[in-house]
Amino acid sequence: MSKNHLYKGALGTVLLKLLEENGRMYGYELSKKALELTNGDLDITEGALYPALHKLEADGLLTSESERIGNRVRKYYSLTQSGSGAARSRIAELEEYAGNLQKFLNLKLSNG
Amino acid sequence: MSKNHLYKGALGTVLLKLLEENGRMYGYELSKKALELTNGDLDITEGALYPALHKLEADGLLTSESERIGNRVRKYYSLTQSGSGAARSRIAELEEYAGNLQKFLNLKLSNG
DNA sequence: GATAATACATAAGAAAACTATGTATTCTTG
DNA sequence: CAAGAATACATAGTTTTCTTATGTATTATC
Repeated sequence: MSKNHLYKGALGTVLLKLLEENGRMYGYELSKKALELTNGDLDITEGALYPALHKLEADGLLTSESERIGNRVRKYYSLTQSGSGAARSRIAELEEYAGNLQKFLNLKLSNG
Repeated sequence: MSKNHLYKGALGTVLLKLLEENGRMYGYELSKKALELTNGDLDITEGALYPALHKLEADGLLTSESERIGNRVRKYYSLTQSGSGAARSRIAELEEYAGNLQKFLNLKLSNG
């Protein structure tokens, strides 16, 4: 069972991170990679994946190229220059958030 | 400027954590404490706070008592027994998520 | 006396997810 | 070889969860 609910709001940043690391990926590949790297916690549904990719592209952070593999079409995405910058800042922000959240959740009354 | 967007989906768990640590708090107090403990990152708006508290109460995780302080009414919330259990499991789940997220965001191609 | 802070609440709207559905190709397995 | 699973895209309708805006009222500050 997925823990998608925890990743609420982080999906765009997760996609940017994957593209930053892997350079060029298509939607289905991104969803499988996310599943693998989160040990099955993040099972991105198609209804979340494709609109999210379209939004990142509309925002100028991604470009896409459709490629014909046999009779099947794949749409490869990669970061634009602006997307690389956004990736760095969004990843850093989310990392900081994760650290702050851990500290907060570990607080004991004695500390505070 | 707040970083509320990062806390998307985590608000209920944050409130449970605060009540677990402090025992008995009212809405306004919860929002100020969250602001303080997150160094200003989490500025819970009233439109998020009160519906969230009402939902936790409706779900049986909180009970409330209205108390008259001078001429002003405060609504104090505390965890029910079921709420204590939910707090523990939700906090643990979110902690684990934060750790996994950090690992994921720190991945380098060489690792994966 | 005006403004900010305290204290609750709800309504309308937006964002981001989910479920469901649609189309089509390719692989696997009985 | 037929059926089902996996691959690969996409969108529509719905739900959740937040924001912004509004409302009421008391108390503190300047």
